[in-house]
Amino acid sequence: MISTRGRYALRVMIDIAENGNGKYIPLDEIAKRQDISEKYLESILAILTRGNLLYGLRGKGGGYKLTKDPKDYTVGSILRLTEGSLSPVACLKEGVEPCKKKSEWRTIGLWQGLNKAINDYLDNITLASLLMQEINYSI
Amino acid sequence: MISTRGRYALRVMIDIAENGNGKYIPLDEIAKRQDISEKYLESILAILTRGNLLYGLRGKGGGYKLTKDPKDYTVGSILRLTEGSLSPVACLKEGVEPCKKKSEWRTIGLWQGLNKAINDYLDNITLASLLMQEINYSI
DNA sequence: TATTCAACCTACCTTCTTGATATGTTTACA
DNA sequence: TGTAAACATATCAAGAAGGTAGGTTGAATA
Repeated sequence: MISTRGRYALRVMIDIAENGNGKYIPLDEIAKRQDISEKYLESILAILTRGNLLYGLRGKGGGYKLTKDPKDYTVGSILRLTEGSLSPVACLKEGVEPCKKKSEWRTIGLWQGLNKAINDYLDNITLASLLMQEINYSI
Repeated sequence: MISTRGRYALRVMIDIAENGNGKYIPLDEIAKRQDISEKYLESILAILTRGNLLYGLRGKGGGYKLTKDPKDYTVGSILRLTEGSLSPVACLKEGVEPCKKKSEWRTIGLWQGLNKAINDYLDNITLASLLMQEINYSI
């Protein structure tokens, strides 16, 4: 359901939030810390940049940095961008023909409910809250 | 996340619960009602039978029927059997190397929580409760 | 006992997605 | 003007999803 693309994206956002301090961080630094291939990571950062979750700056001294405060990113928004959708079934995705076979009507409510459960859960966790977990560990 | 295999399996279980009345229903009847190719449906029914969610009887007059009362099947149990697992990330599946890179520790709790949210939701809905929805429609 | 119906089993095939890799082009800074 | 970096495009291998085909076994009925 959640592929490495989305999982990596989330880790990258955490990494930049943690190590950035408002400065641009080059890709190779992130790749090294997160142990992700540079080239694959590049395609993920491209999605995040095009989706305006990150700024990308070219040239010497360039790199990536956050566009907003960690508390203003929800995990849901990061994953929806990188995964395309978090819908558990295809016919609940936006822009897709909704499921309307009469043999399916008994299950539609179920999928809608699951969809809501997933999105509600992920939209109630912010990047900032993931960062604060370190408190639990350092005690 | 949930493929057609799981979705079809659920619809088939509903179909048999609705039309079975304790009798064996042949595959082709279900395929026709649910508008699913007979051969593909066969592979799904094989999973349900091997997993003891259905009885299969060969020969003339044979077919499939439930092994227990609709209220004793949870949607979660049907989907876990047919989908293999409902884990949102690979490293939470049973029998799989758990994710333990240090770069991942900040996200593990998140995935565990999501996993729990999904399974809790699906384990609180039974086959019987899906059947009872018709009340809402016939009013 | 022969025929028929229907589950069961094995193998195969096509298409799509995932996870990568490789090569090159553009931009910003020093 | 050189260099470091993002950005763009193309390609590729492996696996899963979704579906197809043909044959085998077992149970009922005529």
